[in-house]
Amino acid sequence: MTTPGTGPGKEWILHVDMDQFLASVELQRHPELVGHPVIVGGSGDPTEPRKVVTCASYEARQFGVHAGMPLRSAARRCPDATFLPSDPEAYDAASERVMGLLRDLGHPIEVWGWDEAYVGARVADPLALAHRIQHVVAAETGLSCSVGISDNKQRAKVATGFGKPAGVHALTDDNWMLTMGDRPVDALWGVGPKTAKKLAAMGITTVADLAGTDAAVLTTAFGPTTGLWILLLAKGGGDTKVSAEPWVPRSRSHVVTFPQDLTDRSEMARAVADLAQYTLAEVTEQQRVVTRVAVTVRTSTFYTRTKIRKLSSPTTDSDPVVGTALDLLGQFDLDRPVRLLGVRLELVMPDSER
DNA sequence: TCTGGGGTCCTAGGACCC
DNA sequence: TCTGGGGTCCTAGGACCC
Repeated sequence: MTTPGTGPGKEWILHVDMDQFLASVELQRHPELVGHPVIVGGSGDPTEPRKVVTCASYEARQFGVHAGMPLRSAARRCPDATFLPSDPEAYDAASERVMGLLRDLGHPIEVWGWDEAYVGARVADPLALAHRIQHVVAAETGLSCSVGISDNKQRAKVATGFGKPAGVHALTDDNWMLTMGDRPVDALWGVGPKTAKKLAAMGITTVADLAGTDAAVLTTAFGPTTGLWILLLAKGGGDTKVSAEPWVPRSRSHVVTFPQDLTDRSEMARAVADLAQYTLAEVTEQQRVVTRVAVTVRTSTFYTRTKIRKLSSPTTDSDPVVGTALDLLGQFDLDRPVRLLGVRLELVMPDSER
């Protein structure tokens, strides 16, 4: 990647991840709760059904509470926790501040959601940069973050996990296999439970197993792209580019889980039309154009299906968008109570992004 | 413990054309 | 009449992530 002695250092990738981000933002507004379990999610009512934890503070995690857990389960596990409603605007604002500070460091940064970013930096001492990042973020916002150091995104992201909370950790070729070799394959970022299970059936359970597997075996089982990709991940490889270009979204979507299942078709139609209308308004506000419309239905049995259709021509008009959404809804059987409905609008990509 | 919401990317298979 | 292979477009579905 670099030739020793030709520059001030090699090209490093730092992964910055805010610690218990939403909970930390809330703790700033509620300093009296510092040190106590805090759970953010829904409207802040722990008895509310069909709502889940968005973020649990470290104290709450001690009780086994984690993101994605139903609020009622969280309340059972941790009855003394303080439940707070989710406040996206506050988190947006905090995120903007943090990302702004990272940008001011003078290195390209790639924002990865609310609470994460990659920093690409050609420096001699990445550890010093990591500490500077933590210091600046803490001094200016009062929020703490962890930093992973490596030379690609996936490995930097895994490194961050070893740094949490509020620490710094580096993973390089020197310590990758030593650290990761004996760990299960799903410790890799991008290998989930399904792939882990499929690999286990092939006798591959650890990162070292996977790294030592013949490429042909993996491409046969997972396809040419995915097969080679997970092999690369196991060997400690990954994306090496940090792009500071603003992200251009591919799609925009909304789903609603109803407090009570819908059985009335006209209510379903109204919900889909509203979702389509609302999503389209967001899209057109961003001067984007719709090319495909998708509708998702989840029944009371949690059976979930999506139907998608390309529009006869790209548009910003609500008639074809809403009409197509309703048409797609009509293609479902809808003979069971409906728990969730969703609309996704896929967008025309600018030439420069294709 | 009945299981949120917002995204991206990859693969498979059918239709259609040459 | 049947057979073949390649390429492209489209939808369905799976998998993963925060």
